[in-house]
Amino acid sequence: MNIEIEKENKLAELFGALSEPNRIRIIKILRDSKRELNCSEVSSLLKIAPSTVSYHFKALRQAGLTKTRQQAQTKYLSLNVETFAKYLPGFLDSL
Amino acid sequence: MNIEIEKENKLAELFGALSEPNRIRIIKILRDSKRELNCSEVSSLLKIAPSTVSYHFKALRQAGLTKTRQQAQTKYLSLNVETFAKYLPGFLDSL
DNA sequence: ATTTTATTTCGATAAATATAGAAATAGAAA
DNA sequence: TTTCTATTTCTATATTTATCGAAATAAAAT
Repeated sequence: MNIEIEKENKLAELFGALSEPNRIRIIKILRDSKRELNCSEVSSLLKIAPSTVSYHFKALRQAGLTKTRQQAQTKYLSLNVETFAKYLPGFLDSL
Repeated sequence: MNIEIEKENKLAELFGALSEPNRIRIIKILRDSKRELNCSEVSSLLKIAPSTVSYHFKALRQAGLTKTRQQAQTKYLSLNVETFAKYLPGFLDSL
């Protein structure tokens, strides 16, 4: 299929994943803290239900904006910097 | 109110406006063509109804991503480069 | 003055989204 | 092995979104 259309669709998908303030905040905290975050920690920080955080985590992960490392029951989220570099170069610095 | 939160909300709003492939295409065409576009032209190019294009135009304009110049019945759309520069520096070049 | 052209608004609808609580899953700790 | 902790999935719901066609608006051209 057309590579242009692919990219437009991918960008729209990425922007969709970033079109919610709490998700912007998650990205920002990850960028600033230089460490991983887990679901319950974000739930406390942003004061939203764990199931909602899980939903946001999934959206970010499916878009390819984050990666997950599992340790026991806990899943640690970190930025997928490759995706930002490829599709949104400079964005993390401007955030 | 908190200036951080303001910016996060604004970014989420911008991303919301960009979270649809046809709107990405409109931005891209504007960037590439270096000229203004009107509703019926985009309707032909993207093969979507004029009323739908009008809806997209409104969304982009309300987010501050585009500007409109009216000449007679026709409204010409152009990029609001200030908004891109302020919130998404470098994005237009990477598009 | 009537018709054509460009856009917007309205009404309707189908799909997607954000949210929470409850239930399910899975591992850790006691 | 029972309990505690972390996350996900499910169910439900309210809101938003993208879309179209029809109607309304407004200016241009005839």
